Amino acid sequence: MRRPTLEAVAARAGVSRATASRVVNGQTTVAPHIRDAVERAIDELGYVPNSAARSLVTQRTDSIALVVSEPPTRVFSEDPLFSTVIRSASVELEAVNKQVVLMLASSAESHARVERYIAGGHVDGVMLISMHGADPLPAALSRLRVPVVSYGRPAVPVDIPFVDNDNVGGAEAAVRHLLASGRRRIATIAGPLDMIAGQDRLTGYRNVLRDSDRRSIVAVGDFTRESGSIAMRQLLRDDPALDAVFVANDLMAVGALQSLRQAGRRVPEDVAVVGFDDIDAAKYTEPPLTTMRHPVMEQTAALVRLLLGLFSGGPSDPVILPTELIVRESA
Amino acid sequence: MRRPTLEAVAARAGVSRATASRVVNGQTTVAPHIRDAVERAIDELGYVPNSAARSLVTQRTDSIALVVSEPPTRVFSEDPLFSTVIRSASVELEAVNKQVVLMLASSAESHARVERYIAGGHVDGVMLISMHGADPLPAALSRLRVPVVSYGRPAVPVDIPFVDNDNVGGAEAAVRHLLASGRRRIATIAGPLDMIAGQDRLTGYRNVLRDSDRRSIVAVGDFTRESGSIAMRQLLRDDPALDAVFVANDLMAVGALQSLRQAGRRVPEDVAVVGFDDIDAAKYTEPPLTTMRHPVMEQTAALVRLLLGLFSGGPSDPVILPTELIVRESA
DNA sequence: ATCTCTTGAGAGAGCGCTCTCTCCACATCC
DNA sequence: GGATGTGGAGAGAGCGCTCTCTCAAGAGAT
Repeated sequence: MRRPTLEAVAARAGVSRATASRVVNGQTTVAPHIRDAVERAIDELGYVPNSAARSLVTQRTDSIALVVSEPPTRVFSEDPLFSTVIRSASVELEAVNKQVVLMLASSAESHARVERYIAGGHVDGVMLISMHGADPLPAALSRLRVPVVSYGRPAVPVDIPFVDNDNVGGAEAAVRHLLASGRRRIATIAGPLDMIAGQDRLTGYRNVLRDSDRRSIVAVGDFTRESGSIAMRQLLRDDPALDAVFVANDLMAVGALQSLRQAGRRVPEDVAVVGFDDIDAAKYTEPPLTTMRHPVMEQTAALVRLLLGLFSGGPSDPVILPTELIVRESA
Repeated sequence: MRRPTLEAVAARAGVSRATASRVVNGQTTVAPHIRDAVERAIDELGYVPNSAARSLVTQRTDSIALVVSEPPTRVFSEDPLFSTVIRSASVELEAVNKQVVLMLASSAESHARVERYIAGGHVDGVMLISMHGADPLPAALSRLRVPVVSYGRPAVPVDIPFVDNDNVGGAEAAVRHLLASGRRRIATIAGPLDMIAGQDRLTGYRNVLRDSDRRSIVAVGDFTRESGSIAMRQLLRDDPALDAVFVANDLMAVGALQSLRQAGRRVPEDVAVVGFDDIDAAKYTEPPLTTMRHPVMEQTAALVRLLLGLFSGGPSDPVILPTELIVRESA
């Protein structure tokens, strides 16, 4: 009652195993009538190649590890970024017949597990989502002889091709938008500074304020809604006269809006708010959130292309995608 | 420069391949000093077992398919349910050393792909997330000789063990809460009726209204924010005097709140709103959303246990988990 | 001192597939 | 007609591992 093997198919079709294999793998050097016979046998027996046997000899697995290296606090906060990346990566990879092996590497022990797994040659390549500077995984994986690409520029300088959006430029555009609409005291809620996106978006904010001779007013959050809420309260204490705030991601912006509301500030009349990411929820805040959109799905698609390219000796240059200001009501 | 094999380990440790295998697999019938020698060789060579070779002979793969069978519209809407399930399933499965192979089965062709893959014996078991009645996948997978469990009761009657929450009871509790707070005209925004959760939550709503001799006022959404917004507008047209609404999930409730705001209704003074799911965003709506919580992570953990149990001939009885009313400000 | 029993280790047969090598048959050319 | 070339099919050697079977050696029983 076990699954039919290639041997069985060959026997039924009256050919050798090698010929059956040729048909299965679409080689052209098989006479049409023999091909038909084999295909009929395959259908009748419901034959499906055994991938273990196949990859044992080919040394390929046709699967890609999607490694999400983030502490649980962040992964389980409902940041839609992760799910969007995971889903679009899945779609893209399935389109080219690669399996997606999802690995969460949140703790030190799971790091070891991931490393062992990747080193074990279970996958042909790795897509890494790791955003914390302290993360040893990018460096560790780059040492293995498996192609690795990263979603977002790795926080430590390491030789891994990546796809990222223009965080600095996006933040600059956001702050310039606030300036252009006449805001004078522009604060920011920065993301965690051990993350590239946190750093770069703060840099962009500072660049513009410096160029226009304004003082920067900074509070630091950790990209969660809750931290945005807390940071906003702190900013209001630090500078009650602020009239605008650039929040380094939308999730924190949602929290910030809540704190502003609780403090009795009207948005955008008293305080203008610009977020970053353009998550779905940004359309549903009160008021709807002005934000910087970056194309997560295109970014993921580019990442997949980058990885597949590496398999065939393609280029390993980083890809930087532009961001776009989406003006809604909050600024 | 290729990866070391068990043969190499054995040679280095001066033992046979069989003995090295015993050590790798933790068998106890190996003398301590020999075990040490083998382990040293493993360390020195950086040996990692080749899983393809292993599963070729053991007929196990130690990986589990997580099949998400939903149309892209829903999967890519930012419903946090999916990501929470995916993530907690990952965590649970990794804890028992199973790999997670993520498969999105949104189109007919990807259905075929998934079926072929599962039939191909690439995985030891399947966790299925499929909620649409028209979905042929549950039935198809249940016919294969691979253990399958389902997150949520399958919409078509099919012999697959599942874990679900008490949708009917939860909806009843929500509506009873509205009644108890003195609301008279209680409407509902139902989920799609081809989904069990949509059906059951509507049933719960109707049960309570029937028992208290009230008229039901129903609009149907599709569990997205947008549809909640539209459905709410329609309800207000149908019955401008309604004073409460039970929304079948939080995402739609967020949309409904927006429509209520735009229509100038105060929540909860004019209209009370109760949602379902207790997603993270429910805490951040204006006002914060009263909702039915169901423990997604526990549910997922139970699902993993159910599947692992099947491997060892455990019970295949459905597991139904209770829901809990979380009272915030919207009702 | 001989026999049985247990423990520990090795030999070797596969698991199901791919792929090189070999060979055969037939067409083509001088 | 014989030498050469070419397309199509088979034989068979592994890929790296597990696991049964076998056997050696020492412990214990008679």
